[in-house]
Amino acid sequence: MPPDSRTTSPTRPMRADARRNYDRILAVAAEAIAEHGAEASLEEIARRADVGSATLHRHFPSRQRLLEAVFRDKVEALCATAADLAADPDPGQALATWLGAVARHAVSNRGLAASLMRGAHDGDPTLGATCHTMITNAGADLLARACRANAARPDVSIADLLKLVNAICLAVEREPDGAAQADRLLTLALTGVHPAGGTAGRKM
Amino acid sequence: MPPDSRTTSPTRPMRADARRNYDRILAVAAEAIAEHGAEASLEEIARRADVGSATLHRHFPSRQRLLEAVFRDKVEALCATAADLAADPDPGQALATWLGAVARHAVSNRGLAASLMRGAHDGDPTLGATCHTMITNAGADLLARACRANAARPDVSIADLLKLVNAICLAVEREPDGAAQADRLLTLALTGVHPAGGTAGRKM
DNA sequence: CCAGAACCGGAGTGCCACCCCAGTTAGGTG
DNA sequence: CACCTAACTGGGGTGGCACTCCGGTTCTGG
Repeated sequence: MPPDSRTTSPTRPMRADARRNYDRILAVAAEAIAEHGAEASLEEIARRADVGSATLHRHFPSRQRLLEAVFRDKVEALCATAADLAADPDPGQALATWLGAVARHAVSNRGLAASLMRGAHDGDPTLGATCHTMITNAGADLLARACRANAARPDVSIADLLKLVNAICLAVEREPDGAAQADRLLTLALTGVHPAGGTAGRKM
Repeated sequence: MPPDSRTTSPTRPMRADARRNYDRILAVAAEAIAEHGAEASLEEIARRADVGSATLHRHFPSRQRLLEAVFRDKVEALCATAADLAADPDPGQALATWLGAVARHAVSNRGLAASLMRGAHDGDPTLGATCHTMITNAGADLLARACRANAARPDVSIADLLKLVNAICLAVEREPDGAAQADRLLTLALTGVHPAGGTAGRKM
């Protein structure tokens, strides 16, 4: 979605210079976030993009907006992956594979997990389709299929599953071997701690 | 452990006024952290404790030190719980129960999860027994027992397990129904997504 | 009671997010 | 082409933060 359209469409296209600045900020922001994570300094992004800080704040009124813009294409890629996997003959593995892909994206793109997490319910109704809802919708389908194939418990929600994945990624994001750890923890979470499919409950 | 002793003990006890300030800062910090989480403003804590910011920084050279001091007794309680549970006839459930207790503490004491997480490897060798290592040691025993009883996979480490719990708590900490969510996610992670203990692997 | 060590806190530094407003520029119109 | 206006810009201001320096104050042992 180009940045010049609002949810109510009849808006004039951006002026050429404005769009130039917008694009430059976005490119620089991607670098900075990859380097310093979701808490990268906005001031420095503006500086590196040769732009006043006011300009950055005008184009992206909140940090969350900037993150969403930076990660939009990654999120779209994940949604596309989900669509592909919807045709997989093994719905259970398709779901697991997709969650693994989400995790891999999240650890290799610092800040993505934080962005998806924060976007959950930050109450910005002006933003129609946030990355968070896009991902949720994409995953809901895979989970439903896995459920029907009896490969997932019916009482688990896609929101919970994604929260789990994002939590893991957020936690290991700053560690050197983050990818390996994320993979290990995700596998653990999906298969449980019991050795060979025991079904012991938990008492509190 | 009283704050006037270092790992090498021959240190004079704190002066009375210094200890007074130390205690007041700690009390105020506990409130502030409960209210605003681990990122509470140190400046405001100093202000509320009627103390110059320099005094706060002298007593607690880093945010992590302050967090550790605030949560020390909670962590000791968890370690005691672990010791009790070591006698439980069902090692698998004992482990699960303890992890649940850790989670409950972490969601009801904002900042605890962050503190335990950050303490993992922040390279502060001057601090002998951090909360992180205390918890890890306490849990290692429970996990070893569960392992011996074939109630936990042998390839799972206590570090991973705690990382998982803390990640979950960190993620749901700011949500209104955090406790319920944490419990649900923890159960999910411990038992896996498969309906009745299936053992399907994951392909990436 | 008094010397000196321990301790205190205000003022200073440098970073940050975010806002205001006077000046500049793009781009449609005559 | 020149011009006019709305859109856009960015320097500088505000307020908050973590953290440090240093002259002054307060404990405490002898």
